[in-house]
Amino acid sequence: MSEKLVLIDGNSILNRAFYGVPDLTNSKGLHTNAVYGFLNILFKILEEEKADYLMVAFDVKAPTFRHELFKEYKGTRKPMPEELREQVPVMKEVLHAMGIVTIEKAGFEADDILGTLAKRGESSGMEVSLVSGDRDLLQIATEHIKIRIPKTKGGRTEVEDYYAADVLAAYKVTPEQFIDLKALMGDTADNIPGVPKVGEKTATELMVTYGSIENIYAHIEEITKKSIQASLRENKELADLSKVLAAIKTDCELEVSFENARLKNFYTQDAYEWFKKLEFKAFLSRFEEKGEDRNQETADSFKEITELSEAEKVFEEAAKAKRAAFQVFCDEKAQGGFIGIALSYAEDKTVLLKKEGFLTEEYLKDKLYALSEKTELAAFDIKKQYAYIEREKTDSYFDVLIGAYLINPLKSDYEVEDIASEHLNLLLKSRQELFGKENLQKASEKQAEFLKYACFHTFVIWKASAVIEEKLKESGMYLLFRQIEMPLSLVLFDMEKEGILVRPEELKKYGDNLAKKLTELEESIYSMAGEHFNINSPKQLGEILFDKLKLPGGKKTKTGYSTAADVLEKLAQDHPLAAAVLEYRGLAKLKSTYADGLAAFIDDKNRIHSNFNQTITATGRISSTEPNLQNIPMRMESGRLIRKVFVPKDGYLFMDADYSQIELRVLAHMSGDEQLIEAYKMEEDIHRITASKVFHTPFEEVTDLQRRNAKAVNFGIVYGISSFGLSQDLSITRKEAADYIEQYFATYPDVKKFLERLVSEAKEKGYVTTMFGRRRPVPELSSSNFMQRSFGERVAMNSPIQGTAADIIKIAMIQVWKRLKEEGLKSKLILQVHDELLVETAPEEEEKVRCILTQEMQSAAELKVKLEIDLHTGGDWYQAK
DNA sequence: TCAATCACG
DNA sequence: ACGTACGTGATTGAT
Repeated sequence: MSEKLVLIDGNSILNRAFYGVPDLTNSKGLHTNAVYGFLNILFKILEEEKADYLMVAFDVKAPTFRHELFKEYKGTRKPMPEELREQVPVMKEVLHAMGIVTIEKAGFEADDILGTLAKRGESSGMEVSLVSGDRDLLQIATEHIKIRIPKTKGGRTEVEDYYAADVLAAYKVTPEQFIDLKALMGDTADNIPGVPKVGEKTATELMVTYGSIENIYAHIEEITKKSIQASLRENKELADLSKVLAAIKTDCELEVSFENARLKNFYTQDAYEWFKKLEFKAFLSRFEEKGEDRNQETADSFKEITELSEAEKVFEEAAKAKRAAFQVFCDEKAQGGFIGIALSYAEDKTVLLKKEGFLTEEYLKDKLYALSEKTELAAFDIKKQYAYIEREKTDSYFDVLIGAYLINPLKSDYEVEDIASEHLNLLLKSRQELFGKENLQKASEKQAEFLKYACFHTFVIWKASAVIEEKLKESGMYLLFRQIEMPLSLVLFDMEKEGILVRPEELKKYGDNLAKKLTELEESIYSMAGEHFNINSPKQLGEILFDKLKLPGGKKTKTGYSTAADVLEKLAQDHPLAAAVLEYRGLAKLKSTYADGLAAFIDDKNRIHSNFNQTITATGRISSTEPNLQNIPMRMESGRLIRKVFVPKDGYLFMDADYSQIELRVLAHMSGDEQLIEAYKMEEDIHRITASKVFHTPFEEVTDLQRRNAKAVNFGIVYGISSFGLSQDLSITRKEAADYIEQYFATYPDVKKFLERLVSEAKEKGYVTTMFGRRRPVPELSSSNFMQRSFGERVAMNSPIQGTAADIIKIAMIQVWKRLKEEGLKSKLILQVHDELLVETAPEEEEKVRCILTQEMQSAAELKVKLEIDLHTGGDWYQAK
């Protein structure tokens, strides 16, 4: 039997749905009626047709070839009402969440895309159903292409179907002739001109008699009605043009593979989340049923183990499996919160072992540890599981969270449920849905539900590990995963466990001092303002500054006045209030985020244990939270003093090493620009060299201003240069900024070529890669929105550079950590700040650690330029920088 | 929960 | 003509 392709005219169906379904809004005030109606139609169609492939085409707001031919051409109808417009992007998101392919292409209307795909489908032997609200598409109908026109009436959806024969029956013309018919009549909606005085009746009559516009003109003398004959004669050119405009293109150049559009299970977690957000209750329950059905068979094999003998058997079997997945369930807050362990090691072998009777906590942990020595283990977020397993053999572990992150680093909050839907097409109920806000202990008491929950999670980890492994290999990221990310997870675990020592009394003093200054400042601000108000409220502050005091430079943000630092700095010259507020802000920030903020994280040993997250950033960097130790003040002396409270443990010292301009060096290497490489070989101040070259000034005569400008350009290049951004940064005109950039590119021509290559490759492939194969998708590049697209271009330029630098320091971390361990040193790597490593160093190991840091950081990657580091030691973090 | 602000690389 | 530099996280006030 031939396969079936279903094509949907997105805009037209959404439009129909909007006018056919009464106004609906969710509790947030978002209009949802069009999306709702669209989905109703979609589900109905999919129930009727056993579609193998499904695609939805949308119009792009851009001129098409029709506009070029005919400047009055209006294209897609009247302007959309706002209530509909806001639903278009939502619709696309929902479709994407369901894994349904959408297509849009500048220069073509959805009609042309649909026409092209329909013909392609037909010629590859498929049955095609084309769903649209627009009768123009009838011209595409054949024996194998069915045009389906849905109508929503009072909540019910009915569909009119047209094969070629049905078009003939209904309109007395063939689909091909339908084009001529439309051209003769004109089309007010699309502003396609018709021949004056020829209406539907006359046009049909003419077409039935003569068969085509060309033939009508060939027999024009035969036309009896004088006025019509005259009009036809006068408007021959118009008629020809109209025919071209009315004809749907069926040969657009589209890079579309039907295979990508193969209809999968669209009951995904993402779609489920969207339906929840949109409050489509009816669809939700339908999802739940489908999800349950699909998963029931798997769920039937889940088993809770309570007998010791059974447990022994399970661990034995698991040890023989090629890979076993495990998950330790532990109540997050309570200390004795250990609940149990789930294991999954085959399609029908997933078990839960709860702490109960003979299965004591110690027994289960021992067995798990023993298991980890024998077989490969898969886990979700392995950093949180290292406490339970053998840590010498990270090589044989597989973290599906890290894998999923590498495959899609744009998503920062991965859960097991997301992995299930994304990689296994499996819909899982989240913990929140199953147990609400109950803690895990309480949840575990609901035996059947908890068994299902725990086992599904673990089963997904087991099953997904193979899928993700394959995807990592396909995408060339397997080595990155194995050699960098997995080993790094243990390094981060260790850093978190180690923590960093602080001096609480000093922190307290620092905070109290800030509090005193803040109180003073507050008083002076109130007196200058003439009233009391909340200085921390940008809204209230804006009103005081711009409404009450009538200072210049109002309006900027969506919600009102901007009171950001750059605005206040300008005002500070005119009014002391602005200066005082700036100072207040600085101090308040230090107090709330650092003095008070950090104090809340100090443990009983006076150490702070930050979380180093490996699966957050889009570029491959690590992030630090609770607290963030990667943004401790540095640039301003007043804030920098905070670093004095971070100290090494008794008798130890801090050794801090940071890469010198790692990103610029990475740029030099990746671009292969001889000039830039040469500049680095000189081992002189790189910004000064750049200034000298760019401004054609002898090296010794470069002024501070020139150097500063050159430095800003260097930064700009790494960020994905734009004249506007640079002009903003340097407070110069856009023209001047553009000149600098041009000069820069003239100096380093291969840098320019490299950046252009990054953008064009990203456009072609949809992603960019680092030196070590890490990918970042850049979906913004195919956006029809200028701003989004420009952003995509900057991302394409920046990510390979930032990402490669991130890869390099990760390699260095692994090596440094390894050597400290293997050489039996007491010194510990405790912090990473993007291009900087901090080691709590034993005094007798100072020289060894210095050696290790220097060697490992410099040799982490073999670049065409040297990787230099700056290294400092000290009795606290302030001194060691 | 979001927007504005500001700390870091 | 469009309106921005790249990557993060915490705090605050307003909704």
